[in-house]
Amino acid sequence: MGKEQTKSTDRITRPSADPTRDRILAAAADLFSDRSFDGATTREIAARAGVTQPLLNYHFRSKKELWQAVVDSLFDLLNRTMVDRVEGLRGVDELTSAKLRVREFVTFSARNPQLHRIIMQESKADGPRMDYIVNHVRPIYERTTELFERLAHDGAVPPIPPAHLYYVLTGAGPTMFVLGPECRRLSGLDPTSDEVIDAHADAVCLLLFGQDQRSSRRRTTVQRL
Amino acid sequence: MGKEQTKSTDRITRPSADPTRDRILAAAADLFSDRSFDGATTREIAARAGVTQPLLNYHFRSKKELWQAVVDSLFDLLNRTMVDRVEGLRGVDELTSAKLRVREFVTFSARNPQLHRIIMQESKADGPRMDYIVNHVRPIYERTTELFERLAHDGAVPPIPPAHLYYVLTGAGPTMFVLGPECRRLSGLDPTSDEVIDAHADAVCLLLFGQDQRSSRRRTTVQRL
DNA sequence: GGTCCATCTGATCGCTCGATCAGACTTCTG
DNA sequence: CAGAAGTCTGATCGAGCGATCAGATGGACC
Repeated sequence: MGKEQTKSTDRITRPSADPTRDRILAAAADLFSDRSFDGATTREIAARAGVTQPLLNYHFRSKKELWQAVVDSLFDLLNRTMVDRVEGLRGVDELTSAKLRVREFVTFSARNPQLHRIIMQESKADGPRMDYIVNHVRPIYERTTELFERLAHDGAVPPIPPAHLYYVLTGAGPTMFVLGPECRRLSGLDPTSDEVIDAHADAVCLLLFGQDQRSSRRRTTVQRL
Repeated sequence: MGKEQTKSTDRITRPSADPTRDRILAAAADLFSDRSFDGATTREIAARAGVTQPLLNYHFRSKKELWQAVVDSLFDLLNRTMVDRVEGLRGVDELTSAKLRVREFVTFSARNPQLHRIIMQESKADGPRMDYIVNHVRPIYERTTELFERLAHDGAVPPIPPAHLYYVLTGAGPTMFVLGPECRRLSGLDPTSDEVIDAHADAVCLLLFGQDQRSSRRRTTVQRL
């Protein structure tokens, strides 16, 4: 009981130091992303975390709040990852910075497909969980579309309205990894391997920015149309 | 009782002439796609179809078989739509044909986002429902990657491995419409309007094939890099 | 009119779900 | 050692789930 106050104040964004709570969060992230909110049962989450089911209601008030904590932690990880990447790019021109950020975004969604799986799941229909996700996505959307606006104005990316470019990117980048099991079955490729992830980042960057973005993949037949 | 045999034999692919059954299928497609398999209840499907819940078990043996019938009908619609489009293109060169097929694919996934929502839902994790979907997707995947192979060889599309190009396309095309409610909230655009659908098809074709593909959207700053 | 069969409904079954609660266990403090 | 606080578990609750079944309904055929 006395824990909720202290925890809920300092655990809004920062990762917890509580190992059990973190194990529950990790198990819940996996199961919510694989099976969706209704498909993931608290008993299965608890089993994967190696605890009993009532413990979830001790650390989190309800299944809904557990889900929110999972979403918070995943968006927190995404934002910290992108901020870390950008901070190493002081003084670099915006186009080079944008290329590296797109690359980082593709890599992140390959290594952490849970976030996009949950977004895909909950943003299909209006509802309280979509509201919760939209609040997290909106600042990312604003930053991204403003960047695309400038890049398109400079001719660095094709003349596509920013909103459409945003959904092209959030579709083209993560889908191969969101549908990882299907991809493995259809193509035989391993969507968790570094080679496949790099190749997909190459593909997305090539389509968005043109030419080859990686020194290791020089080809001769690059001209379009 | 006597119905199952006659129906299950001639209703594998073709649409039924049974209006009640079709209303159930349509309601189930909407709810399965919005709320996922576990989140959609048979009672809610029945209510939307305007019938009582036990009637679902009369027309379909179980919730699982209802889901399979929904998937069958949606893939059937996709395949018939694409075949109809291709049949009007006899004698056209492969690049032009490919552009029109990409455009048709984007339009279809905008008008029928249910199919991609269900695929996104079930292909995230291994399971019997993913098997069922993969069986439907495999021939589409084979045809598409073979086409991309030829186009890339001719330099008509960027030199990207076909498997990656496939997931770029299946991501970039439908995502804006799969996440329709989120898109409406974030961008203010209406992802069901013809203008937005056309603009998105333009965007995808421009990225894949370069230049502008629509006569109505001539721009001056098209050069890349 | 009587019979048959496909279609549809109300009532209800067994099951699993998320949540609750009393109590056990551990750790820290005095 | 005593006791308080934090952590965790077994037992169990009511609710909602998919499925079942007996029976109502209505049109087709004799």
